[in-house]
Amino acid sequence: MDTSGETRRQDRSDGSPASEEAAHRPRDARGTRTRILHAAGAVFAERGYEAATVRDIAGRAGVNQALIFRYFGSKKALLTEVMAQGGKEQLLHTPPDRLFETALRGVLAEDGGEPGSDRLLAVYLRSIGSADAAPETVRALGEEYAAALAALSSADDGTLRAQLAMAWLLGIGLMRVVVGQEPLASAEPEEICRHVLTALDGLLRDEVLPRDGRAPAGRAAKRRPDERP
Amino acid sequence: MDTSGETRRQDRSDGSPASEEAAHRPRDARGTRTRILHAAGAVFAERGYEAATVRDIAGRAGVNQALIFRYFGSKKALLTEVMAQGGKEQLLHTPPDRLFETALRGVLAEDGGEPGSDRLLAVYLRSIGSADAAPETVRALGEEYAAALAALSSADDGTLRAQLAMAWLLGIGLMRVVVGQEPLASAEPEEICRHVLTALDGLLRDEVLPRDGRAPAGRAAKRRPDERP
DNA sequence: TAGCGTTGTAAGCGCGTGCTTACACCAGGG
DNA sequence: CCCTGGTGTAAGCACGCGCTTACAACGCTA
Repeated sequence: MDTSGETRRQDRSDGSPASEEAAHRPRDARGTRTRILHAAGAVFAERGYEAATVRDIAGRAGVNQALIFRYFGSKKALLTEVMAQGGKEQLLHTPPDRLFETALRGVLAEDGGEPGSDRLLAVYLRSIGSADAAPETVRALGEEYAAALAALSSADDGTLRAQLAMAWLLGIGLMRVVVGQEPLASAEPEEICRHVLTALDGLLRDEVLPRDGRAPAGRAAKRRPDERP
Repeated sequence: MDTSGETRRQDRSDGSPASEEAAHRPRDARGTRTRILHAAGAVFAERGYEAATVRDIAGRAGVNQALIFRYFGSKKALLTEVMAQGGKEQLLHTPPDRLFETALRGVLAEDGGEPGSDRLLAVYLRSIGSADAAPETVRALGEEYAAALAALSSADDGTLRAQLAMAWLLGIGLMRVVVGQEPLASAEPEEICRHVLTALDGLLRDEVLPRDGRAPAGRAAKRRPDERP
């Protein structure tokens, strides 16, 4: 059913027409664009890139499908645009030592609340098999995350360790969002978080192979900011 | 390029025709079936289910595409058949306490050697976004692995822990095989194996929340069977 | 040899896809 | 009024897809 088909036509005679980011004007290019983007995110997340059709997306957005090509050029470009939005914000606004936990909680929170959520991870995971824009985006984004994470470790293979941690994130998301394996899919984020952070505590530091003479257990005193009592 | 187009027509007058799994006889239903299965595995692994076409598969197998439907009925049934082959053998022939490490090494060995390898994991990962036969198969297989792994732990959430471990396997495979993120994709299996097994050592046992009175720090002494010196 | 079931093949059907085109609507300016 | 440019729309094009059909080639038995 159409979820946004009736709040479109509204008279602007009461307010100032100068508000450029305002709610839907009768012929609002920017609003249409964002509606298409949002609908595309939902459809890509549900069906994956190949199975999603531009007619589906246009129908969900309540626009003519030709507009999709006017605004984005092609279906593939639409996917790229969808994946590009909101990717790096977390990276910029989170201190590195809390980055992994924040990303993990984001992954864990993604599946439950469908309304409002962008479900970007689902788009990645469901489109990663084809489209070859998804793997590239995931690789690029993952490399930035891994680089930030690798700075936490003084090990020479810090990047590898960080990527292993990122791989776990993706795998958990895969199992929960796409595969839906129980009890993982319905498990409490807190419980998963605790298990994963505990297991990775050594990996993201230097506990393994302290070959360069650093104190092997020295980082244990420098505890990560953990909210559990 | 056709890799198997010339060794098909061979006279069987020299050998015994009773060998049922033998090389290609002129009109060999079983051989054709296996050729289709093998080609389908390769194409599904490379392109994913949706992007793979039966014409591709038929071409790679060197058969007419109508034969695919005669032998398997539909493209989806072909995928199911491809995924079904060889899934549980490892589960049956590996003792549980070595199961995870064996599966991990299988995942790590899958990407490099393309010729000969079945690349079953790549089929799973690339087809998991759509086709909805892949998620079901992965879920079913994963549940059996997790159940076997859960028996190793006396914790009441052993299944959850096992599934978290399986999720890491899938995630690592995703990053290596599909995304191809460096340095993870080219890292030595031994190195990854060491990191992962070390990190998961506590998860698959009872270190977390030793509420039932087991020794909390006992895992340092109770070492896992590790091949590293 | 003819008959018959199995295996392989050429051709194409129907359909849904991404994408395009031609055109209607709506504003602002002369 | 017409013109211009931005926005929305209906219709359809060309193509590749999964799948089907009619038929030829072959191996076997009699």
